[in-house]
Amino acid sequence: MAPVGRPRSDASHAAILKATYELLQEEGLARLTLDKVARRAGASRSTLYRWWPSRGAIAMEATLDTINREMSLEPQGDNALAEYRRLLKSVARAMRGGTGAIIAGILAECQRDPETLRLYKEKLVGPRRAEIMPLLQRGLADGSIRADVSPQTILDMTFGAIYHQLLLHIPTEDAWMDGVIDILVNGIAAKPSR
Amino acid sequence: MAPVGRPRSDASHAAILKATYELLQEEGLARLTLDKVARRAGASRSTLYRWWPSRGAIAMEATLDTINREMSLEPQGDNALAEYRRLLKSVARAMRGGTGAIIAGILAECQRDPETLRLYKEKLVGPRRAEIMPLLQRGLADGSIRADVSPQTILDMTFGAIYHQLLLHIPTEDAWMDGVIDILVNGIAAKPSR
DNA sequence: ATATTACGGTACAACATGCCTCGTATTCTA
DNA sequence: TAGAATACGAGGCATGTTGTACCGTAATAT
Repeated sequence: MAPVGRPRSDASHAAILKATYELLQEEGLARLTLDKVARRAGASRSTLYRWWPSRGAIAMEATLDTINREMSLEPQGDNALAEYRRLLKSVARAMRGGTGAIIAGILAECQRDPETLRLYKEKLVGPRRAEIMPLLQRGLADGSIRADVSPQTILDMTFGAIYHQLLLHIPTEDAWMDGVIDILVNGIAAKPSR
Repeated sequence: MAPVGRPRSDASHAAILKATYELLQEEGLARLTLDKVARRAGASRSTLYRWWPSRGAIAMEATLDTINREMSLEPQGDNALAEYRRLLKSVARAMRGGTGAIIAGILAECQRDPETLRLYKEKLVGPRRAEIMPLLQRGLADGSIRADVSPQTILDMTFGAIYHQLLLHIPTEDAWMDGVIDILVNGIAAKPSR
């Protein structure tokens, strides 16, 4: 059941994603136009419209690999909270670079195009949450994390904090991240003396 | 030292802001064009360009009053944490309505226009933080909040969480907000038995 | 009266989008 | 080997938005 007709050009596909990623780094998603992508990739605008539904979709595909690579999670066997702390710092570090600007641009695009939002949740948020969740589950199971908190809410708070800084163009310094983690772990309430 | 020449028309100014706010509610900032604003306000585009540097600036001015009204903070004399909880819930509630969509749009606009970002920080984030800060300071002073946490970071985490939901178009339910506050106050670490 | 400034209206170039058509290239099937 | 099917690059075109400029007119101070 081989497909009939001229097959999709892998060369074109790759050239378009490469051109997109370069332009994202140089100018950001806000100033990315399909025309510039097509010209740099040596492709035609028709081809872009043929395969991608929106500017956001191209940007997403062009960035996914890099994002997943930069925010990798390599378990090192110590307790869950220590590992989560390492993860958050690695994310914060990645967000200080060009990737942060790209993500901010994607989040902005999500506000004007529902399809981009859907893709963002499906291709980026979902998989990354699924990847991190076992870590928090481990913490819940071994008693290092309170059993009555929702791991989803933990993610909402920590990533929410990081992304909010990102949108306000405030660098997520390591010291700031430490403060966030301290509050996350210990809370802000003054403890009664033990 | 009275100004010479025809004075700026207050009627036009007001009509433009009114038209902007209406259009924001109807279509969102993404689909707001200066032309539509001008036509509905019975003004001319020249007048808009004369007084505002950008679309974001008009949207900001048109929304500021509403935003400040909806997220009002009325002290009720109980302890600082309880009051902060009430404030966050009132914010979460406001964000579920049309105001949330407008803010999301402004945050998106901030990613494509640095001037809008500057205005957002100066006119919205700054004043609101300054308004809330005394509340947290009171908590620090009376010992209900740990003395070694930064009130800024508390705001970063809580508002970051809310705004992140906002950008992902996930309604900030009261129950979710309760979970966030619980983590904020008590932390996620399992406490040693007292 | 005159200078000064704001107003609404209009025109303009520049650019981006989305859709369409064309001639050509590459592959499978008969 | 011919033909059908599909993808390709190139480019045209209507539409809409932006930013700037210019006009004649309106309102105010000196």
